Parts: sequence; structure tokens; C-alpha cells
Amino acid sequence: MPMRALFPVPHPFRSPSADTGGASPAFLPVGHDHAQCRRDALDKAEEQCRQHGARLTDIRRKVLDILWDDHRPISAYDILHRLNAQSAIDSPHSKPAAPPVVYRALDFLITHGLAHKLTSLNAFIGSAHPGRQHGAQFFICRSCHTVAEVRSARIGQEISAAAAVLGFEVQAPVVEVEGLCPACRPAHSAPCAGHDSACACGQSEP
Amino acid sequence: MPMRALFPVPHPFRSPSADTGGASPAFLPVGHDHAQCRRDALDKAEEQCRQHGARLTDIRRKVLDILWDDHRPISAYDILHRLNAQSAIDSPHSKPAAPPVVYRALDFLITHGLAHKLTSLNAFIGSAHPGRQHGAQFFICRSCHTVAEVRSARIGQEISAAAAVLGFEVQAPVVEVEGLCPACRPAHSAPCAGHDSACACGQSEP
DNA sequence: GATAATGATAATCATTATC
DNA sequence: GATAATGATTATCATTATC
Repeated sequence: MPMRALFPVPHPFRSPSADTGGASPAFLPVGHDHAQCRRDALDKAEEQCRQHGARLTDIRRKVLDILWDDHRPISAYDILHRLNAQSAIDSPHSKPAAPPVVYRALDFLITHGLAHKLTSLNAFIGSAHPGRQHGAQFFICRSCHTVAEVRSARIGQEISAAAAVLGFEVQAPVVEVEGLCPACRPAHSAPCAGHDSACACGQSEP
Repeated sequence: MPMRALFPVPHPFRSPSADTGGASPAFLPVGHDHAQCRRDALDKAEEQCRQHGARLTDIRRKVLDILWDDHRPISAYDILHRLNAQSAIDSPHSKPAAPPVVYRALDFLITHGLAHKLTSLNAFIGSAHPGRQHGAQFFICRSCHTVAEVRSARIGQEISAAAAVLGFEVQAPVVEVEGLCPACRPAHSAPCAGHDSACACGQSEP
């Protein structure tokens, strides 16, 4: 169970996201205007915060900006490194920030629906649906590390249904699916056969 | 995003698990014969390993046994502590084991389908379905920390369906749902209303 | 002898507590 | 905001058991 490095690979695709009923395309090609993505995200964040009387401070904005460097998740430490690298340039004599700076900013962003934590990676990503904290599912490419944020009503419904049978009250569903995005996927690999139908899986068992 | 302590609370319920099509009860009352649970788990593990030519060594067996102390997840460090506490009794002059000992044992157990990692908790739990690694979903009680391991074919299917639309090849789906188990759930709380249908959620947004 | 398992040390990463 | 403690995980290397 070695945890792969987070960003060693060049990425042919990027991932905005899709707001979908049954699910719709969420992996977009590299060619898209990412500067626009970033600007949109920042603008919406300003808007969000204004509406809720929350303060998008300098640090919080910088962290959000770093999250939007691309559509791939980034670890708290990598955020810290980038933050410090930049501030070393901007103000050469300033002290480097410490981890709590980043975690506090991330807490704020997550609380306000501007970012998500991907628990299976210990990494963070900008929210494709600012303001909506719940009900998203993440599809994570093991090869290029691109993430698609999706909202499948049906997945949510089936989780609710299973919970209902258990008598369980759902508070925070985590759905993070690792696999291969269309670009990294070998031409046409066979779908899962051997396992039972509960297994949404492309792997063979040992 | 404070990470709550893992086991501070007494647990009125325990959770074997259910192998379900549409999902079936998986939270069992405290009264069940847990010694039997544990024996079954260990026996099946021996069986599994014999079949696959894998070696269930002393350390691995001990870790598995600790995982089966109850039906609640346990952190790698807590496993380490228990391991060392016991060995301090058994052989007073032995050196305490170091973290890699535990992680290696856990890797083995997970690889052979005898344990699961709950990524949202950084904790581990014995597998209710030895040998089957994929396709399980976990319902985690935030109050008593009991976990129900469930296999809902429908959840798996909907994840597959969403993946298909994306052109995504599923390799390792992670579904971990935090909430309240039947025992800890206040008499009858209202279901989620305000959010869209993708949100299997009992919470209000800020 | 080859392969796999263990022991020991330490580095790094992740997160939280405290002042 | 800064300092520091704790927890989680991985890397490395030497040693030992098992096939």
C-alpha cells in the first residue's frame, strides 16, 4: 500500500466538473482556458463570502488561488511550500509561514464550500460548486491525478437507501473513486467480471 | 475540521456486517457472542492464507486479533500500543515494536482481504468478508464509532454508471458514510430537505 | 541460495494544541 | 502568528527465518 507521490506525472487532461443528474462529462481537455477557470473561482468565492459576511482574507485568497493552479489535488504541505516560495519572492525578508496557517485557511475554505478535502489522498482541491458542501463524488485518476467532481443524484439516493435499511442517519458521505481517466485509460480495458455486482471495479483479485 | 478522538465513547451497539443486495441490517446489538466473531475471523483468516499460500505469521495474527477486539476501527498507533502493552506482559525484557511493524502487518492483512483501511478516519478494521477486497461500503457512527460494513450492489452499480459516463475506469471505490447509527440516533430526526437530490445528507448548510 | 519477514533507526508528512 | 507536540506513513538497511 505505498502512497504514490502526488504530482509526478504530466497531465493530458484537466477536470472542471459536472453538475449531473445521471452524471455527465467532467474530464475536460488540457486546451481549456484555465485562467478563466481560476478567475471564475476567485470571483465566485468573493461573491460567496460577501453574501455570508465571511472575510476572504489575503492568506485565504492566496491558498484558494493555489488550489486553482490546476484541477489536481494538492497536499497541505505543498500548499505551504508554494505559499512560502511566493512570499520569499514578494517580500524577501518575511518569515516563512507555518503549517497552521494553511490548515486554518483550508478549514475556512472548506467550511464555506470553496474547497474539498480528498480524504483518501490527504489532499485538497478547489470546489467546482462553491457553496455546496455535500453530495459530491470524486473520480480520481491514478495516473495523471486529475480529479472530476461530480454530482450523481443516483449515487446519493442509493447511499440514502442503504442507510435507511440500516436505520442510519447520513451526515457526511464520502465517495472517492480511484481509477483511470479517459485519457490515461488503455484503449479499451475489459470491465469487471469476476466479482459480485456490488463491486464497481476494474481489477482482478489476487 | 477537528479530528475527534477515536474511541472515547461507550458503544451500545456492535456491527458485524451484512452481505446485501439492496442492503440489510448490519448493526447488531451488544449482546452478540463476540468471542465467536473473533474466533470465526481468525479461523477464516487461517483458511484464506492456507489457500493462497500466504503466511499468517505471529505478528500478523496478533494484529488481526487486535482488530477484532471489537467492531470499531482502530488507528495504527493504537494497535502498536496494544501490541506493546501485551508484549511487555508476555516478555518483560523485549523491546517495544516500532510503527513499521504495524504498517507491514496491516498491508498484508489488507492485501489479503482480511482488513480494511477507513481512509476518512486513518483507522483500520477487520474485514467482515475475508477475501473480498472491493465493493464494500462503510457506515460509520460518529457517536459510538461502530462501523457497519455493507455491500450494496446498487451503490456499486451507480458508481459504475457515473464512471461509464465519464469514460472512467474504476479501480478502487471508496465509500465511507459518517452519521449516526440506529442506537445513537435521536428518536426520529428529520431527513435532509434543503439540498438537491444528490445530497444524502442530514445536515443543514451554514 | 533465494525469497520473504522482521528489527531498528530515522526522515518526512499531516494535523492539532498551546501560548 | 509562532512554537512545538503528536500522530501517520514511508524509506532504508541490517538481520534472520523459511522455502
